[in-house]
Amino acid sequence: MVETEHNLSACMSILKPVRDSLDVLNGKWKLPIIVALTFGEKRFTEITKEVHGITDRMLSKELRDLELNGLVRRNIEESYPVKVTYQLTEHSKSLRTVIDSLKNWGILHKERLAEKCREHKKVKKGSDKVVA
Amino acid sequence: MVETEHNLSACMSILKPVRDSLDVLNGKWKLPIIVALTFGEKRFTEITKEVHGITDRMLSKELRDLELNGLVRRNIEESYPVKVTYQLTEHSKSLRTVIDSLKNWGILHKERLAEKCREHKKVKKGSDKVVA
DNA sequence: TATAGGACTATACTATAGTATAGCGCATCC
DNA sequence: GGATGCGCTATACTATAGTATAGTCCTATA
Repeated sequence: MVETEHNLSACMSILKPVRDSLDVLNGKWKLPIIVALTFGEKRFTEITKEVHGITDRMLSKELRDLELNGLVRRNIEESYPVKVTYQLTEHSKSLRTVIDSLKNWGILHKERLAEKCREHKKVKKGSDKVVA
Repeated sequence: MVETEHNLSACMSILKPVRDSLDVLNGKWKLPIIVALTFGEKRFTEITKEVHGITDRMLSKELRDLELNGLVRRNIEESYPVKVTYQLTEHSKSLRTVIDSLKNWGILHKERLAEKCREHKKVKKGSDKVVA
């Protein structure tokens, strides 16, 4: 009982920041946008071209989310017509290790699933619902 | 141009496994369930009690997802009545580093946001939409 | 015999994420 | 002066995630 209580608060102190991180990276578009900006600042339409399939509406929304989270900076050049560019902030660079660990685990996990699949086939060959 | 092409394929090789990882961890309940199981195997109703607010339907679905991904094992004790327990697999332990990096970045990010908030207040004090 | 617990499933709903399509104000280019 | 590009916004829709509530089958216990 005491043990359980202790575990509960310990868990929460892990779960909350993990959720915070996931909220920032989640959804279909945030990471692709971040990646698109890793090689220098880009304009709105340039991003739509690089991030394949995104709609203007989504890009607009996601850029604002990323800006609120301090990962992207929006620069307005007050020329005629105005020129708007987006670039990653210093803070966004701290995501590096997170993205790396997610990437590495993703690769490991795929391997593990493939292994499991092979084992399964050994036992009962044929007719399988394969987890792609 | 050649540069861009090169970048594109390099990006994809990062994005895909990252997405794979996020898909496994995503949603409101998967991590809480994993955490609940980190201190030993548990029965269905025990988990519903520990993971506060989850419905039976969600737990059932999420456990199946986690099982498909090889992170959770379902044990059936063929007694009368049957006793079903769930436990984490060896493979799930490889998530440790991922969760750690997400946790650490989550903490860092919160701090960064708080900082930004303070800076902002210095410039124009009062009346703020605070990013909690 | 009724009640309760364990491990679910079924049905129906809401909320959020994402898509499709169109348009607007401004500026340049032909 | 009509077409085109830029940086968006508006409206309306679909799809997926999550919630609420009830019910089922089995067994144990009062």
